[in-house]
Amino acid sequence: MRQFDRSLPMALLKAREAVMRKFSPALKERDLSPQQWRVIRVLVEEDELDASEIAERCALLMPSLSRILQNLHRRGLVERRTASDDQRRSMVSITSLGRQLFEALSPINEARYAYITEKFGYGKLELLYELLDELVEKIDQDEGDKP
Amino acid sequence: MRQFDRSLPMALLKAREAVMRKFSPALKERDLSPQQWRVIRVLVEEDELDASEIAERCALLMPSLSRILQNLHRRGLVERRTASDDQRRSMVSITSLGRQLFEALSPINEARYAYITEKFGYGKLELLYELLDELVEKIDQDEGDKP
DNA sequence: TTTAACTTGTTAATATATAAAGGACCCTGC
DNA sequence: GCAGGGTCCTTTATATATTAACAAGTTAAA
Repeated sequence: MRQFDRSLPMALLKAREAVMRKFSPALKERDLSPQQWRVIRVLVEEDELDASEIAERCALLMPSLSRILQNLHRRGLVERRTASDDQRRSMVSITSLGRQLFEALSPINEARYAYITEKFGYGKLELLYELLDELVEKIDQDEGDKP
Repeated sequence: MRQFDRSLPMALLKAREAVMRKFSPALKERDLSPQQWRVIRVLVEEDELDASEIAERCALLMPSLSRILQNLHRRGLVERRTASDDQRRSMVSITSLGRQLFEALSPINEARYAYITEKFGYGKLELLYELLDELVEKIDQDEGDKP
């Protein structure tokens, strides 16, 4: 039988933990959770996003995101406004303070990636990205009632 | 600059979610969390393990594991005894009820893996495992004070 | 237009993640 | 033999994950 250490979720989880291990302390120094950091990162790349799109891009569920946005807003890191065309929709954007925080952390993050790229190899890293993308694509392809 | 969708933690997280998506409902039907399932799986493979070793193998921190074991013990799925040679150590083993639950879920889990293997390809799956293992190994290799 | 169905976001409740602190036990050096 | 340091586990406190329920806004059909 397949052994536990050949569990795909476990292998992915442990790899993720290894990658995060060195960067998390830098986040913690700024009182940022990994989830909050994900939200800040997407907002730096986009002028404005509604909550649902942030949730999808950051792989967060709406209840979690709801509180994360409240937290970031309280700290002046993001701005919110109600969309003019749909009053249910909440448009979120990053503030200059938020961008400033991102730019303070970005070099550390980039250095971490440079280190990983060097140790692991650029080619393998690209291959890993490709495999992960393809895995998700194939699994989600016809998710009718397959196993 | 590197874009957000090229974030390795995100790619690993989304792949993990895709793999779990179809199996989680079967767990939920039995009132099992993914974490509880991980604990049960390692205990099925080993006669007896202490808490620390379970934590490491399941990628759980001790506080989380502590409550998970309380829960599983309350439900009669695991047994606990104090180690004779070290009274701090708590030895955990699975009960017949726990094994029964594992065996009820195992076929569903195996079918899920068979489906993924078929869709993604056996060779690619093996390659992915190898890359993930090597990534962790390389990152953890000389984690002195590198990025 | 007026109800019915749907969408968006929030709140509630329980379990897990994480860091910090505490209690009980073990072990070594003196 | 005992004092200090270390280990194993638990508890505490706050943030997130997940499901369910809910409020408010929108859309579309009757």
